[in-house]
Amino acid sequence: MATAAVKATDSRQRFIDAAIGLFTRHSFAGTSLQMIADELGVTKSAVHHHFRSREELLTSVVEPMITQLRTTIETAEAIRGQHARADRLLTGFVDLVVHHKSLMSVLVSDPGVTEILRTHPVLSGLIQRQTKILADVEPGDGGQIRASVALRGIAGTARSDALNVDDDTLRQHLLEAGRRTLGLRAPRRAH
Amino acid sequence: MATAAVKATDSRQRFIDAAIGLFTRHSFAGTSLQMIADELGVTKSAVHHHFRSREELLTSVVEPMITQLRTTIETAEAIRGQHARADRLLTGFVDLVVHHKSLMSVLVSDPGVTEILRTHPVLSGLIQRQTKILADVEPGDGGQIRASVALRGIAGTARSDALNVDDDTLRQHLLEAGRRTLGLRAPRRAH
Amino acid sequence: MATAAVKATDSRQRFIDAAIGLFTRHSFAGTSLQMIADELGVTKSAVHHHFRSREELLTSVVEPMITQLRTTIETAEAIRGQHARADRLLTGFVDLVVHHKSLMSVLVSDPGVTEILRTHPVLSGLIQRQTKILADVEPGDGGQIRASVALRGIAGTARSDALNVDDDTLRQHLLEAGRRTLGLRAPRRAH
Amino acid sequence: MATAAVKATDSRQRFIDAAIGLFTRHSFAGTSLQMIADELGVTKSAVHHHFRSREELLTSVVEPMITQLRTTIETAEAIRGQHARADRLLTGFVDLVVHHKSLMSVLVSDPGVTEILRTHPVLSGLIQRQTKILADVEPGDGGQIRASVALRGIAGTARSDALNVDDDTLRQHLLEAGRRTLGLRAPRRAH
DNA sequence: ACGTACGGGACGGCCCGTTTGT
DNA sequence: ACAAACGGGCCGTCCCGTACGT
Repeated sequence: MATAAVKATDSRQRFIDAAIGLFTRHSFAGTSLQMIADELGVTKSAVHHHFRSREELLTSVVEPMITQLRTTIETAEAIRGQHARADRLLTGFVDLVVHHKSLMSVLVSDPGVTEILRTHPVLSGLIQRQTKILADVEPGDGGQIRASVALRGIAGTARSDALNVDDDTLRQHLLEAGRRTLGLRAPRRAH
Repeated sequence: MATAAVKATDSRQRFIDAAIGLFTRHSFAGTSLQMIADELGVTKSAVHHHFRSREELLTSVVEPMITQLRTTIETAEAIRGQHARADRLLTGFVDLVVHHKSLMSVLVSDPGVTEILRTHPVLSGLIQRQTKILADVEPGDGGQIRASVALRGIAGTARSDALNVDDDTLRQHLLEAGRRTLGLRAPRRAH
Repeated sequence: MATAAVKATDSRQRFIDAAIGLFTRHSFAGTSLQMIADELGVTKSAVHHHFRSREELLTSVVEPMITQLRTTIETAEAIRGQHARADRLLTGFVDLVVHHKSLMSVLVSDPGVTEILRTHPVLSGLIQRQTKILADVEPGDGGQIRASVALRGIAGTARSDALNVDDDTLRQHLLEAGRRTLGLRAPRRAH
Repeated sequence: MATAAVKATDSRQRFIDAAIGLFTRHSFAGTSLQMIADELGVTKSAVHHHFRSREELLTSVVEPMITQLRTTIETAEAIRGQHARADRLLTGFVDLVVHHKSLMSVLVSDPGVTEILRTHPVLSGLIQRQTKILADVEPGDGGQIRASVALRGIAGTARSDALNVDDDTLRQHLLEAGRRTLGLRAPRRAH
């Protein structure tokens, strides 16, 4: 029972993991179902068995990231102060980006992905709420633009090809960069 | 005379312009040679006559941007003070990005493009020099990461799809965002 | 069971057979994948499903010939006397050529084919060993050249377009021609 | 006057020479008009100016070889003795082959070439006469087949890629191989 | 939970040849 | 004696999806 159920999702996860690996190396557009099948030593049919279409595969890959993003947003939105709220979001976003390091940068930068995800019923709303939280720090176009620069800059830098830093260092520096861009002061942490 | 010389390159330029328009609307990967041909009412052969490969078309499109980038870098490198130098580069980069607004954002975000351009003999060197100028403002990984966040954030934000601001406003805000990210103070201009 | 196993390779074999027929009529270079598809009433995609590239199709076609050639060479190499060894190889080669009559001549004569097969890891070695056996009959360049003349002459003549002789007659005459070229006397067969 | 005429053919000859060079390296089928134009630093139009079609270019290339072959055949046909006649032809053919070494082997082996040349009004007749002279040495199919083996073997071996022998040595060995194949004894030369 | 076989279609590349200039 | 510009067509490759088996 449980074993069977676990096995079923296990098998599905193998495809997702392989897809992630290939996405980071060849981008989404440059990864065919055939490549994923080859990576696992199976045929394309096996892929189609788990994901009805290429699009469904993509959404399955980003699902956990979306979940994490929603949690971050909801947590932030519960905070009253604008600065504290923005800082909380920024921290969560940096965590998210660093956690899914290589994958994130390749997804945000792929027009084919954004095209598909733009129509994603949940994600598009999340991104709006996310941007709003950061943009609210400053009024007008300036706030909007700086929010965009911060988010895109952080996400794009994640793939630290050239850089040789551990995740914690990367996280700290990205957070600092984002705070500066948005004009946030580091909050005094618990006492 | 002059007419003949202009005419010679004129035809080629028509293809480049059409390509730019399509790239901004459908990204590089999403633009086929057939689409370019259709746009101009000719066949693929005509495209192939001017650009022997898809790659050559791309490099022809980015050529003017590279030239402008080089000028900016060289101008900046001639300045002694680190901050003034970085600020000069940042200003030039923002100008470049805003000038080629829609095209720029679509290029930096396309993995297929970066793949091709990474091997570009000139561009790769320029990017290194550019990053170095910004990274020198602060030592260590922090400088490196903030330089990356600033450059990627600015380039990625250029396509102000959602935003409704004129170029000058956009330029000012992007510059301000970059300066903050890098910790630069606006230089007191000549007065 | 057996039916299933046979069926599996059966479909693939249909393409190979069709390819052989077309190769002999239009040469390898003159045979497009579309022609093969048309011959079987399917699309190019079906061809691509069985052979991922044109090159793989070619190697699949020549595979059985390579196997036969290897057997011949190994059989010959087991013989001690130089003349007997060369004669054994020659006999086997003539058998091979006559057996795959029309195909053989069209393959050895196609520069595109030789280009591909020259890099074939197995075949290139076999050809060396084969030539060596014949060249050893006489020392120096003379042996080398006569070995080449014999092999190329026999292979090239196989396609007896103009000639109207049965296979046995052809075999005998080719063997005799080869023996003369190499200076071999017909061995006294088991009385 | 004369200068102009010479210049005109000179220019034409440049294209032929370039074509020969490329044919030997990439075969006839693998050589496009574009490649020839590139080799000379001109455009395809220049090629078309001298040769109305690809076919005319090919015939222009082989013209001198045909002339030489005709001379050889006519010289041989004037001799009475069958053996002496065949030997004279063989000698002339070997000379021809060695002289146009690399080109010859690539032409006889290219199906696209033979397809075009088979319809050549002069050449097809020459080849028939040539084969007949050699085949007459022995009656029946045997003579026919041995003639073919000799001619094809010699032509195919010409491109002595692997071999490192000077032209004279190659000529001698090819002649010896041909004589053996046909069962000819070296004629006593002018005592 | 897969494999086999295939369709329909697009893509980039390259071909040869022609028209129209200079 | 060339160059510019282009048409029409084919090629090999690859794509995603599906129908059908087992």
